Amino acid sequence: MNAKRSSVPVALLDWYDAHRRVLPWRARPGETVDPYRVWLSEVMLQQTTVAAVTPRFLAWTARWPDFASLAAADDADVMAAWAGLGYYARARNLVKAAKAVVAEHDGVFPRTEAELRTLPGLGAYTAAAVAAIAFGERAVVVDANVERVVARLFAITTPLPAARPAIRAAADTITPDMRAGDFAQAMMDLGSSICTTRNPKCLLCPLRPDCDGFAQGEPERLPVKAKKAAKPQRHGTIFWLERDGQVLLVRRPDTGLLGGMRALPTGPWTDQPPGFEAAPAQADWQMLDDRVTHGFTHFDLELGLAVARVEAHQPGEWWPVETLDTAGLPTVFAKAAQAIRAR
DNA sequence: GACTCGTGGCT
DNA sequence: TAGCCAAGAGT
Repeated sequence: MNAKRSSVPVALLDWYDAHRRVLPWRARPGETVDPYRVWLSEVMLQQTTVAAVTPRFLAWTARWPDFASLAAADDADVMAAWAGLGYYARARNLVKAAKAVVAEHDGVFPRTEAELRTLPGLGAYTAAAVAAIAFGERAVVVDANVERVVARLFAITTPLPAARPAIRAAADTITPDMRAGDFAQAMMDLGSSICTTRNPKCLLCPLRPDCDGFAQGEPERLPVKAKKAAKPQRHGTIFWLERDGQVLLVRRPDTGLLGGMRALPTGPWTDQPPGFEAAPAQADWQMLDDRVTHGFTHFDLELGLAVARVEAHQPGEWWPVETLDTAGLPTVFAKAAQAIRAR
């Protein structure tokens, strides 16, 4: 235990200095860290890959480069800019947090983990990561990478999520007082490139001399995870109402699935087959033979596509079909729109 | 602790 | 292919 405390940070930081990734939100050695960019990147990276985040981060920071501009942004613009990234509460909370920084912190991002933790969208991980990376505070940063590295390093065999307290305690023992931000990023770089979920590259790992999981064999079996429940199948109908080259869009409620997002009208998503009961208007609806499928985190969805044209005006937001790709639709609706337009 | 909440990439 | 997984947070 104490052997790891002294050897792991040194070995890991040496490895990081030689192999650290260059990322748009990451300050190079000697550069000044921008807390706004660190925070934004950490939120975007929640459950989201570096490849998916990179172009979004660049576009976002070009449009809203700081807390003040984001706090003053139009909500619909923000949600449209987030479309396709998923977990849309993140976008809603980004605006809430930016407004809170401007209104309650004089525009200055708080620098302690405890203060950061009070802002919307900053949970245990993100508050610790921002405190460490942006402000150099010593904080125990535990994400899925760190969980995996630590579970192997200490050969923790308790299944997740029950193992979380033990993993955090172990991570605490190897977190250094200095360079805590680099240490956190090094752990994540190691987890993404060396200590991977499958086929870890132990022969290249700077922590192999300290790794109990390697010493005991089969480190790839760690961490142990509880099995997940099967996803149910749900069904529904998407309504494509067209008038003079424009299609009717709605705005979904702020809470719940795809909350606050612009969308095509849809009925409830249940175990019932597609039907016209929830149509947004009286019209000569035709059900297409095509079906659109989409997987969410906790259920799979198969949608019928109901289409109709109207002449009379209907209340709602009408969007030109030709520019529908700029409407900021979540992926499931973008899929449906493409299927309909392909016909 | 158990759910909800997206998406795309990988094997 | 079908499942697994990723820089998690909120309730």
